[in-house]
Order: sequence, then structure tokens, then C-alpha cells
Amino acid sequence: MIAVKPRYQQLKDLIIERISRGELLPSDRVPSENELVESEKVSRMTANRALRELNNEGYVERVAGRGTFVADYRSRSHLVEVHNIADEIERRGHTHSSQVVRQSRQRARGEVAKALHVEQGTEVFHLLLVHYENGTPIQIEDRHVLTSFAPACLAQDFEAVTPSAYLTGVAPLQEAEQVVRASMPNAAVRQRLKIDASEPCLMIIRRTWSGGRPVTFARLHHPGSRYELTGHYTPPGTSRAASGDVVRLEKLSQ
Amino acid sequence: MIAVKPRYQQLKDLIIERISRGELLPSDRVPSENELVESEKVSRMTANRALRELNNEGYVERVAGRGTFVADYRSRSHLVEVHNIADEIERRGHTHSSQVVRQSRQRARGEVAKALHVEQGTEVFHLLLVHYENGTPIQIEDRHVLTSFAPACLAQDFEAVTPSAYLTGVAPLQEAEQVVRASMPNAAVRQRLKIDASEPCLMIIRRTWSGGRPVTFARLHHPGSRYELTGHYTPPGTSRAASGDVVRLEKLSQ
DNA sequence: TGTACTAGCCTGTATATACAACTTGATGAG
DNA sequence: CTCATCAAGTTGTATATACAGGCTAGTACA
Repeated sequence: MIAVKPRYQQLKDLIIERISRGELLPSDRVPSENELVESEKVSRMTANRALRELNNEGYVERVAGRGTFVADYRSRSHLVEVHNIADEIERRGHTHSSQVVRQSRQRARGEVAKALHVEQGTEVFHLLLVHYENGTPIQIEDRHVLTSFAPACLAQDFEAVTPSAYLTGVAPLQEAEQVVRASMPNAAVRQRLKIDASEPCLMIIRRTWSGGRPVTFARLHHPGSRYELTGHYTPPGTSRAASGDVVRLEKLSQ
Repeated sequence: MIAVKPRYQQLKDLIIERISRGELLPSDRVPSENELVESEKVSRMTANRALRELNNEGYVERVAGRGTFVADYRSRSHLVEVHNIADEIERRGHTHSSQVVRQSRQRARGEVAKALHVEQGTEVFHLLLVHYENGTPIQIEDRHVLTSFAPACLAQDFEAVTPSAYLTGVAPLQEAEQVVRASMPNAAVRQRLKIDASEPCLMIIRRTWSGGRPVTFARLHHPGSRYELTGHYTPPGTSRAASGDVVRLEKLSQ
């Protein structure tokens, strides 16, 4: 990349950088167009383009007359919508509860180490939870988290705040990758989900990145009879408001 | 909506309108900025903004020095990437083949009629295919298509061109909705997929819209042991090139 | 004290202008 | 005939300027 980036892109990168290093937090005020004109020596139109595109891309919210503000991670990334099962359940008007089965330090082995890009034997946090919808088990969350990403992980009460809600608050999750498959669960999973031996599971294996490296790796088991994923796709640009749910994955009511 | 739309938005709407009514087809040339300056009496910067945003949104492709062209439906919507299993398979360097089990007219009943928003008993096309990857069955495609959407459906050779490729060529598919679930298949499905009674299926139920109404409804069955869905999510605006695969669902090699 | 108003900041839009870089086709030299 | 060059059209970027309209805080007035 010898080519010099255009000025408006440099401005965007500058602001994204400040956001992702935590220097600018959600709802913080971003420099106004005129402030950027001053500090970065650009014309107002260039500053306008940078902020406008950051707005379209969901990084910031702009209010005429007030200013530009860092968008909440929640509204920014569809990732979050995908993540928090408690929100999903409550959006359906049901009650969510969860039970922490394990919350410990563990040495990453095999698949986990590979997924998180760490050496075999590196210490990571291990969380094992069962999520319930109206008292019925709906998800087993088997999650590994990089210790450096969320050092306070062991002190959290994950029955009060789900891991994904907590992790989302620690830093913006910038990229995610997931695999969905149908499989027959083993006896331990069956027992925790209260399903019989003939029922398949919908499994989601998800890795999430922050700051350019994978920070959590989760295996989610759902009873096939009680959980499905829905996705809705609309073409880009139908409207700004709708762009937030280019991808929405959630359980259906039926 | 009493408020008058901004000029650049009017230009965008104008061009989107021409595209969606088929007046402008993929790879057709879109009026250049200077032509819009002339015909629409706007400044070049306004025309530039309209075309630039249409480019970001995937409606058109712009090439400096050549012009602006209507984007291919394929590259425009991730929907298509989701759709064509033949492309998926070939991208992995494997060979795709398929067998048409049924290709007929049928009266829509129950779920099908409901999904396609038609009266019970309305005639629709019914397609039943088995797709193979290197000779191994990988998907059963059970699809219903609105007769008005693709009148020539019965004359097609779907072993040569997959239904999704064909339907994509008929008109842009503008919206899609899908449900993914894990379920145990019945004997007929098991037999066609050559799996035993203990293996679950990954089922995808997908509806696709064009011109504001659902036009096809598909139920796709995949053997759980041989097929998984992967999705990759990146934050918007990381780069234009990457925005095409905000969502990419494809089978993993492993 | 309370209310109305206004000045000043902010975003949103629109225009005119300029220059760079790319592409294509035409033109002209060899 | 072939190749180099050039002109014209295109996008991409950047600036300066202007005006409309939203929001807020502080000021003036009753």
C-alpha cells in the first residue's frame, strides 16, 4: 500500500482508531466538523464526508444542532444482536434465566487454543452456562475468553449479566465468524438441555474478534425442537434505519 | 412524508427505480455525473454523491475513466451468494451435479400458500432436486415458485442451471428471509440424502422477495454430517471490497 | 423569578471550481 | 501497418462558500 489514503479516509481511520482503543466511549462527543477543520487542516466538506460515512457505517450518531457522538456498540454491530440470548428472549416477552455451571481458569488445548490463536496450554477463562427461557433450557453456552481481553471475568456474576452482554461492554467486538450445524448431542448435553436421545441439536460455534485478534470462542448448543435461527436480508441502502438489521439472527416465536 | 427529499436522494431513487423496473440491466451504463448535471440540473458534487452512495450500497459499479454501470445482481446482493449451491461447491474445487426429481405445476396448499402470500389452491411451480458434491448428496431442494414470476420455469433444464441461478437471472431478488433448524428427517429425505436414521438434518427454509412480494419458497435439507453454514460478519465500512461479504454463508471444507 | 428570545454552535445540503488519475478512441509519425 | 501520443470523457478527491434548520445556553426583558 504505497498509495496515500484519501484525506477523508484518514479522518475516518483516526476516529475509528480512537473508538477502538477506548479513548472515545459510546455516547462520547466526537470532534465536530469545524473542530476537524481546525485540528486536521481539512475543508469542512471533507470532515463532513468522513463523519457522514462513519454515521452510515454505524460508528457514530449525528444530531443536527448537537453534534456527533460515538454510537453504542449495541446499535452499531449486528454482532451484538446475534449474541445476547437474554435480549432475544426478553424481546419475545419471555423471561430469561441462567445457571452458571463452571466459571474457571483453564489451559487452552486443541481446538480452543487454535481458535483463539494462542499457544497450547495458555491460560484462558472457561465459562459454562445453561440459559433458560421461561424455565426451559434453551442454550448451553460453552465459552472460552482470552484472559487479557477481560481480566475481571472470574469476578462477574454471569447469572445477572450474560457473558455476551458483559464482553460487549468491555470493548467493541469488531468481527465474528460462526458455523452452524446440526448434530446429535452427547449425554451430558442432553441431560442439561433436558432432551431425549432422538433429538438433534442446533450448534453454533462462534469466534469473535476485537482489536484484530480473536478474543472469545463459544460453542452454543440448542435443542433442535425449541430453537431456530432466523435471518433476514435486505438490500443495502433501503434506508439508514434498516441497515442495522442487515443480519438479524434470533429465535422465532414458533 | 411532507418533507421534500434532498436532491441527491431524488437522484438515487431515480436510478434505483430505473434499475428495478428493468429499464437498466446489469452492466448497462448509468448516466455519468456530467450527464446528470445536464439532465437533472444539479451540480456535479450532488450527482457524485448520489452515484457514490449507490456504489457503496452495491447498486452500481464505478470505474474511473470508464463510467458507472449497473452492478450484476450476483455481486449486488449477498442473497445470491447464499443461494447458489453449485457455485459454493465449485468454489471449493469440487464438482456439482444435480438430479431433478420433480418439476411440475402444483396447487399451493397450507404452508406454501401462506409463505407465498397466495390463495389456497393457486397454481405454482414445484421443483424437487437433489444436489450432489462429488457424487455425494448434499442438499435436497424443495422449492415453490410463483408462476407469474418465472412463467418459463417448466421449460428449464435445472440439471444444467440451478434454480437459484435461473431465478436470479429472471429478476433481482431483493429480500430474503430464512430459518435454520436442526431436525430429524423422514424416511424419504433420508433415502435421498443417503443417511441413516440417527443422523440429523440441517434445514433451511427460505423465502425470497422480488418487487415487494415473496416469489419463491424453498425448503433445503442437508445431511448434518456433511454440511454446515458459516457466516462471517465484519463491521460496516472496513472497506468497500469487503462489504460484499458482510454475510457469507457457505459450506466449510471441513 | 420566570419567560421569551437570540447568538452561536452544530449538522445537512447544495453549488462552483479545481486538479489528479484512469480509459478509450482518434490521430499522427515512423 | 504499428506504435506512440494526445484529447476527451470519466471518476476520485479536495476546497471554499453559502444557506437552511436544529439545538442549547445565556441574556434581556417583563
